[in-house]
Amino acid sequence: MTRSAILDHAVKLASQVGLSGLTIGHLAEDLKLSKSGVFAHFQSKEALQIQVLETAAQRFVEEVVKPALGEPRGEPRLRAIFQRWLGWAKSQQTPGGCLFVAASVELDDRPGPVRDRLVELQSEWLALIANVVRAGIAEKEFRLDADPEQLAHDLYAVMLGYHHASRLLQDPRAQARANAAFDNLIGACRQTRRTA
Amino acid sequence: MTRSAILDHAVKLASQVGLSGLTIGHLAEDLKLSKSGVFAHFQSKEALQIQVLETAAQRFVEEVVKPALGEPRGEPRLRAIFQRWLGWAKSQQTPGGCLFVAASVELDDRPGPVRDRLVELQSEWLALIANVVRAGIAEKEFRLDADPEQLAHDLYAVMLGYHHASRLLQDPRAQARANAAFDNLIGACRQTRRTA
DNA sequence: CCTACCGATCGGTAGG
DNA sequence: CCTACCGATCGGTAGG
Repeated sequence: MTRSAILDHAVKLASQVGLSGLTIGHLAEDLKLSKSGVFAHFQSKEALQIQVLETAAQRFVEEVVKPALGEPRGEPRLRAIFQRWLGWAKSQQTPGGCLFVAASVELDDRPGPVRDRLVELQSEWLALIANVVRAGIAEKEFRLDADPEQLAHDLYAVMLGYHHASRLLQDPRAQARANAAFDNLIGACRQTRRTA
Repeated sequence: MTRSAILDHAVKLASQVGLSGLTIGHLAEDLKLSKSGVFAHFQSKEALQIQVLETAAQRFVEEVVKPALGEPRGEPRLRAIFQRWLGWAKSQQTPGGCLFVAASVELDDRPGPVRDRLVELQSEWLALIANVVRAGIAEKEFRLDADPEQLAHDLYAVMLGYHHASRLLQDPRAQARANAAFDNLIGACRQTRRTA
């Protein structure tokens, strides 16, 4: 049993039960290994939790970031980011929803290296979105006075709202609501081509 | 030791460690009771979890809903709801942030009576916000074509974004960002008084 | 409200 | 990778 196969399953499990609900015993049983066999791959539960975050982050880059960055700068690229982000949140790879959403709420008041790494990853992601917005401003697709950090923050909020509506409330209109919120935000900072 | 004193502390504890992280033993130690002394007040951990939700919901009504409903219909009332909601999320009464946010992520894939009750409470809250929007439309403060459910959903998303920015990222601009997002949403559905 | 206890499970270790 | 084990803690029960 390879370490990466263990981490693969651990990411799935953690999306359902959280990073602290994730136990070495449960992992071992699912993979038909002994507890100590699983434990030997990591030196502590904390190290396992961090490796789970790293594994999910790598997968997020492959499934969301890289393909979206292949789209043309400006609105198409921002739209691709958003759509793939929603897709990630309902991916069968993380059956419990977005692992980062679960971990954010779980760790927001638990200081330590796991939380620190999560904050780094989330900050990098927000900065990347802001850069995509900045590129759109430079391309004159977005207004010069658009606020890239505010828009990145707002898009994060829309994604959290989608997560709440689709997963907890099981609202069939969740995706339509998220799309409407996205269009509203984009519309407000789209460059209006003046006819004068 | 009264049952309500136990629940009072349980709400605080649950906001920090979640409804499943909440343990009878931890509760007993903090309150200097025996485990079975605490347990005797409830018949199961599940019943305790539901009572924690009920206690928090009652407090939410007292601190957020009732005062806001004292404001004039339309924008002032919606603004009061939003401001008090943010205040609730950083209240010292729930040191781990909004209990409902924590419970939503924790329970979104754990079927059962606790989750069912949470969904009811959250749905009622969204419906109440939508009704406040509807009253604002009737007062002609908001546009006739404003969508009350969409706006309620969007305000929920802004609150989740605030929670994430302030608690996980510890962004000092979190409140300013939430206010900007609120103003943006309200501005889009404010009745434009035509001069014609 | 208490003491005393149950079987299960936790993270982790010893030794191989 | 394994068996066998550690002390701690879990939800819950018996009996008072």
